[in-house]
Amino acid sequence: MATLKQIQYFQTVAETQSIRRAADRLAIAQPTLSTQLAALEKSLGITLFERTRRLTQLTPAGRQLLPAVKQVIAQWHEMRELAHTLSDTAASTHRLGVPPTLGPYLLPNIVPSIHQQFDRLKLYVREEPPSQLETGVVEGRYDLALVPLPLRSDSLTVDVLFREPLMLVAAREAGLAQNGVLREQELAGMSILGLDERHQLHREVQRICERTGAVLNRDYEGTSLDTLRQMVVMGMGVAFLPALYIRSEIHRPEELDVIRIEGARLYREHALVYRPGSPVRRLYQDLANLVRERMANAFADVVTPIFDRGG
Amino acid sequence: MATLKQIQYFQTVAETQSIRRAADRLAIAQPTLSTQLAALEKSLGITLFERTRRLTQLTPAGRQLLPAVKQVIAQWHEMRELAHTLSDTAASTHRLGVPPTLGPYLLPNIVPSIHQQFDRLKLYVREEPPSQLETGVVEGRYDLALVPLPLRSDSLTVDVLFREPLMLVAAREAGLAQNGVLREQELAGMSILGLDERHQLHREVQRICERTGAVLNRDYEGTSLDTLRQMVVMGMGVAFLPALYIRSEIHRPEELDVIRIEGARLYREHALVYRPGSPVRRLYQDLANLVRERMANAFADVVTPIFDRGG
DNA sequence: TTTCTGTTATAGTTTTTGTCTATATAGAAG
DNA sequence: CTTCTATATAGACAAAAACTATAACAGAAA
Repeated sequence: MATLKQIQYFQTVAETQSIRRAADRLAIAQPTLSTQLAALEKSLGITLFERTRRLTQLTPAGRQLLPAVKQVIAQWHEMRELAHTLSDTAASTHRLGVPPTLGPYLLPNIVPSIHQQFDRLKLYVREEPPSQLETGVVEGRYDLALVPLPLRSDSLTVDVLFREPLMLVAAREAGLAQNGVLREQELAGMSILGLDERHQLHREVQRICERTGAVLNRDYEGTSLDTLRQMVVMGMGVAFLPALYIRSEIHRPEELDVIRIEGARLYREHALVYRPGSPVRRLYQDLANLVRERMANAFADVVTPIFDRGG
Repeated sequence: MATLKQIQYFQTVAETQSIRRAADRLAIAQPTLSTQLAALEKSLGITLFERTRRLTQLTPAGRQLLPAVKQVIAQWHEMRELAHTLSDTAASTHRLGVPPTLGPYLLPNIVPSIHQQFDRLKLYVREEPPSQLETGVVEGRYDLALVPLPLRSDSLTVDVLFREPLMLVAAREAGLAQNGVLREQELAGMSILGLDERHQLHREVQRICERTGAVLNRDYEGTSLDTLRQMVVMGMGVAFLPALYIRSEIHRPEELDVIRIEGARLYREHALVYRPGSPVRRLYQDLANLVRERMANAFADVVTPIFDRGG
């Protein structure tokens, strides 16, 4: 079987037109080169060189094979160069999964920071429901994912990132907003609009309703945060929406009231997860820290970064 | 240094997502594959796989390196295929040199036969003066050449091909042609037009003139057989032209007389030459025979093939 | 001619490395 | 907790790629 070394030898002999000079340039002994050349010729079934005392030159067949040989070597060098580039772990493309209720409202705020700190790192981002993200990471379809806590699987490494409040959103006409705050008890009996049950947010809101006595309206369920907002605007009820969504998408306060619920633990928690065996987990930890810091610096009024737990 | 074997191993593991299965498919032991993979990773400075008990999958860096690796392997296969094709010696392109006073008038008659017998052989043909053809073959710029005898160098193998008469050509008005034949003595004093001295034919005609007492007109020399013919047509004198040229190019007998000289050895001899060390000399001998046979079969009235001498 | 020089080929040896078997180790599943 | 399965490690062995020394040979020089 022809080896890369052998075809490099071939190329050098073709260039120098001499086995002796080629051996010098390759820093090997001349007999070694003669032997390897003979082995290559045998394995290819071709006489590549016409050896005379004066010079060693290509046969017609060898001459025509040379470009193909150069191609192989060129591709090989290209591969090595790429490998060298990739040897910086932060120079690869990593597959990141995000939930649809978080990704579009968080990523625009942190991706620039990521590219600033890891200038050669690339992210391939896909949206999916959190449960599929989890299995996606376990099965290797993703390298890492943003998911809400708690996780189903316990085979993943979890870096908790931050706590994101859920705010009550009501149409302005409803007149619910007394200086933007309601007490928990006032939620009792209220009809709450939620997302359909494939979303993690459905369960989170359900839990809140159970605790506060509010009633989750299951007749009409939104398929996205945007439709949910539209339903609120149209007076179909009130809804709990994540703080990052509100910050990102609700720019017309004249239509909607955003109300904080006093005393209640109304929030969800997001984490970055990845396989414990990932050879680049250090990089992912760095990414997690970067997200926390970015949240602490620019979004302290919206979310609460969590530095202690997780890992 | 990454070897071809190693990158093939890499590809197989990436495909099977398992070192064990890849080892089976490659028909090697699993530890062998583990160590070779580790060696490859070390030499590239990249962790290519994330090894877990369940499955062995690519890291982000490995995933991005894979296409480059496939390229290398693909190019390598292509090279081997080409080598296989070329292993038939008659499947290569051979560089053939021809003199301008022979090539255009001989090759059209033999190239079809060559392609018939050696259907995958290709000829790259260039025209040059015979002396340059000779050194061209010695120095390796040509693989083989058609040259007139005698040769200057004695370091080449010579396969004599055939003898080509030189015929006297005169304008019709000159009225020289008594039934198309002249005796040698009648040449004495005649003014002969020739090619310039860079052509071998110049010397050949010069020799003939010395022997017969004809006078070589050096005031006007042709630069090609065609100009020489035109000079004859225009009544500037008579000229010796090779039989194959006449057969090929002179189609208007009303303008020119073609005259055979009785008793004189007026001919030139052509040979096929190549380096004695050429690994494909057998093929060249076959080609020489093919030319002789073709001449014997279809041009016996024009030239005399020579089977005995040479080699 | 003979000798000298420079080039490639061959022989024999050593070193390297690829491969094997046997076994350790560690998750995942029962 | 044990068993199963996958990969890693250790040590032995074999293949092959390297070296040194030398032969063979052509061309140039004496």
